[in-house]
Amino acid sequence: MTREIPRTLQILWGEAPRPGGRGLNRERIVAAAIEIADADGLAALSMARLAERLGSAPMSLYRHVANKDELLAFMLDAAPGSPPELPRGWRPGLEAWARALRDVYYAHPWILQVSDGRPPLDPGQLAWLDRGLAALDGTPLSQRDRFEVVTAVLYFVRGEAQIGAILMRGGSMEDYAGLIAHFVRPERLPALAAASDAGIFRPSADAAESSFAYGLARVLDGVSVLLAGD
Amino acid sequence: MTREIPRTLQILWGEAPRPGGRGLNRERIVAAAIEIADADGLAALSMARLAERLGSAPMSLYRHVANKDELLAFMLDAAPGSPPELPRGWRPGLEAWARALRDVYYAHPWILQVSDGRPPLDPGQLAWLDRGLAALDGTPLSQRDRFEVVTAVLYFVRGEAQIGAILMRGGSMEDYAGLIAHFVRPERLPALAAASDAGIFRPSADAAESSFAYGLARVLDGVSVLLAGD
DNA sequence: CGCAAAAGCGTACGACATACGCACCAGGGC
DNA sequence: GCCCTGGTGCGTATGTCGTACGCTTTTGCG
Repeated sequence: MTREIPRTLQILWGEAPRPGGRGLNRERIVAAAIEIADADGLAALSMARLAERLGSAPMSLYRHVANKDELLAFMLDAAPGSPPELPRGWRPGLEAWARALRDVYYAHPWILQVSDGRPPLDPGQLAWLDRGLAALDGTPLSQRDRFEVVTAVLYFVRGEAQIGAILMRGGSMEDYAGLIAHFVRPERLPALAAASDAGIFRPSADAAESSFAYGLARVLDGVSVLLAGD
Repeated sequence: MTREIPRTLQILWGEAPRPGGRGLNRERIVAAAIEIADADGLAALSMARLAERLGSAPMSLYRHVANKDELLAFMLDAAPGSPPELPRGWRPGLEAWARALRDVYYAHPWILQVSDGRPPLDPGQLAWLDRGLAALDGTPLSQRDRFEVVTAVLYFVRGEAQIGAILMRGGSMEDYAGLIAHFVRPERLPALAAASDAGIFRPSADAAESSFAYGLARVLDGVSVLLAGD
């Protein structure tokens, strides 16, 4: 029934004693790794570069981290920080939660590449999940309903953050609009051509923000239908 | 205004002539690469393994593919195939579209790792986007509304498929329920503890399917609010 | 002060993507 | 029949990566 508890998780939940080393330690390593990934992207994070930044030899890192996958798990736990306090009411609460989460993904775009959506087990990510569920306290929804709702919002935020983050990273939307217009012919892709002609892809200053607000409103509307129907 | 058109896209849209080689050609290479990624995961796809499967030398592949990134772009274009015909009516249409798309992700889970949500420009993915938009033909929604709606559904499908695919790949849900129950204490994560106590994470035969249906209904309810309010 | 355990690290290996340049082959013009 | 040209296949070699292994240095404790 209770099987082997993975070492990585025991460390994260404080069940394994912290190795009390000087100089190098897990926190410093993870913090430096996050800095590299934030600044130059996940691909730029190699054990060699990380060691260089820490002023140590590459192999020294392995005293504190079993392998690179474990390092990534630690980063995933640490990067999001603590979830914010939410305003009262399920809708303002979920909306604030969604926005805060989006900000996390904007600040650390690599999170979306590392966690392939694998259900999280570390305290850092579960704290956010807990906060999302808490936004629905006081509603008549069942536990299962609440979970599905939070999940749906989470997926939306992740999807939106993924393209938002890419657009912010220099991939200009202007190129995109132009390329779509160049390739899409009404006889092959009529609906898309109509969208393109209507200027959907034309860049605008607040495109990311208004898309986010709009889509989130749609999802939350769906939740309100659920609440009204009860 | 119109800047350089990337070589990869020119090939995909048929603007560059197909190199008429014998033996090796792009189609065979891409098909074999997809087979490897489907069977053994993206990590198992190396140029060396791919060449081995094709009975050629690794470097021969580079006559048909500029580099591995371009190979991945080709795979992303080819893997989804043609989108299905959709039933009439925006809601049945979007629902069928969402399910077909989920099936694509289940069949080729690596798609979600390769495309970081970067807006697609290849004909294969744009055909799916077009079909999703077409499901909303005949509704009073503006082009922008339609696009946002399809995007929201797309994000949900991607999120759901991501964890669904992982659960199918042997990561048993039983472990997850047990580990959550082991680590989550009500005083630290009360909402999550309540969810866990209610058995949310207990594995069930149709968990993936019912989550999908439920969440999708929520998102589509949001769309119906939009249509009703007009 | 002595010693065991822990921390740091140098070397080495196997996988990987891919630059470069040579060998082979087909087809077309003479 | 012969050569020449452009494309195709490939062998070699380079640099990067993660990390296994075992040695050396440091540290905390009795």
